[in-house]
Amino acid sequence: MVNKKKIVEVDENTEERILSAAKKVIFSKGYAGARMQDIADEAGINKALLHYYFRSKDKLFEMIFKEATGKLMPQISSIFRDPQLDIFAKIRAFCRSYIGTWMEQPYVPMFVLYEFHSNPNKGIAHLFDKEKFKPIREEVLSAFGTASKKKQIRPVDPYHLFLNMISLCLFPFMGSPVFKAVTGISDKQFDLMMQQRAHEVSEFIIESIKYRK
Amino acid sequence: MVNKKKIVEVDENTEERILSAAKKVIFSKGYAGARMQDIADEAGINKALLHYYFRSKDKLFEMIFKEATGKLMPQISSIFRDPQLDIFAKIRAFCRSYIGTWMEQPYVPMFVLYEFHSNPNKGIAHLFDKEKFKPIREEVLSAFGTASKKKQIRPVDPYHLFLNMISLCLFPFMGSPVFKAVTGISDKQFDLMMQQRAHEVSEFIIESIKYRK
DNA sequence: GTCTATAATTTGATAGAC
DNA sequence: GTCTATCAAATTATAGAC
Repeated sequence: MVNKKKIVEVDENTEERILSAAKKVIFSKGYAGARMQDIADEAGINKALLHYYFRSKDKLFEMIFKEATGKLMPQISSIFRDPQLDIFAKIRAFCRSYIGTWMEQPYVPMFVLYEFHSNPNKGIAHLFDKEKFKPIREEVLSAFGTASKKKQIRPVDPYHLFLNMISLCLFPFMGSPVFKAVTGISDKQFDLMMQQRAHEVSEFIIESIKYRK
Repeated sequence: MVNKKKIVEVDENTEERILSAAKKVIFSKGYAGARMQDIADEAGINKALLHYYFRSKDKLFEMIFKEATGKLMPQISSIFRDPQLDIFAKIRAFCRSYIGTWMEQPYVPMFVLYEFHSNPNKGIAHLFDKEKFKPIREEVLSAFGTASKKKQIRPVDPYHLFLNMISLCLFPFMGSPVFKAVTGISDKQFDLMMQQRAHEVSEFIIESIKYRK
């Protein structure tokens, strides 16, 4: 007997179709560049229905932006809190998890950072509240401090180290079009690079900071 | 006697005023988000005069974008070609020069990478031609290869290493608003970090790759 | 819920006086 | 060269039929 359910699942409901379409368009073109018409076309509906589901472009954007930012600092906290893992295992786990996330959604980092960069106001500032990230920040910094005291890593500025980790994992997804054009590597080659990159980056970091007598 | 010249110099000619204003607005808001009215206001003129000097928004954008991309891979080639410098001196010179450039124009990296990210078409693709960057690319990669052969640095994938260098120098200027919000550091503290960063990054890289028996 | 038609607003661009 | 006034097109948003 034919499984009807599967067909229905593929043809998701309208709200989900709109959200998918909106993400595709807005992630790619940004808020200012995205057109409601493009989103409607992508979803296979018309503009009126778009406004029926989401009152305005602003509301639609806020919803998408909020969800996207939620992914920016995900499992970091739990990884750095885990007492089972030494500092090197933490770094490896972070890079694997972080880069893996962006391989699945390579447009998200540029979208979030760009929108926040060009609209520090606009009612999205609260999503990056200092207090909200206090736990993560403190877990990471204290892990570095502890490892340094234990002479597992050399003395190093923890803020720069944190920034280095984020830079190495995040930037390739923001600079990929330019990097591809400049180096001349293909999309396929770039994907391969990203697959290696979690390992490459964590070893690069560890080689730099591990304690040597 | 009063020096009239100085006053005139401060009050630059209209074309330059427009270009300055356009950069300020477009770097910050991006092409799609920038408004001709905003640029006119910023320059202290009106829209009509804007179109008198630059035929269209597109022309204005192309001019600004072209100039900005010219700064993306600047002195890299000469640094990596210089036979006076060993690989470590090259890396230090690169970081110092590269980060110094962005400290003066912190909006440029995000602008260039974002526009190229969201408009791989639009007649700006040719500015990132593979052939154009061939010399730079080959200088850098061959410098790494040579240093590796001479056992000055450990064996390492040169493409990842190149990407690491760019990531560490460029990302902080793209992620600065989020980084400031998440860490809670002030603008002044962030500027201080960036002043240390050329040294911090080059030592971070060198510690990671220098050959050890 | 979904559509067509249309309103309302924004915005890039031009005409023409000075 | 610079301005005011205005146009034409694009774009968000709504009204109302089905």
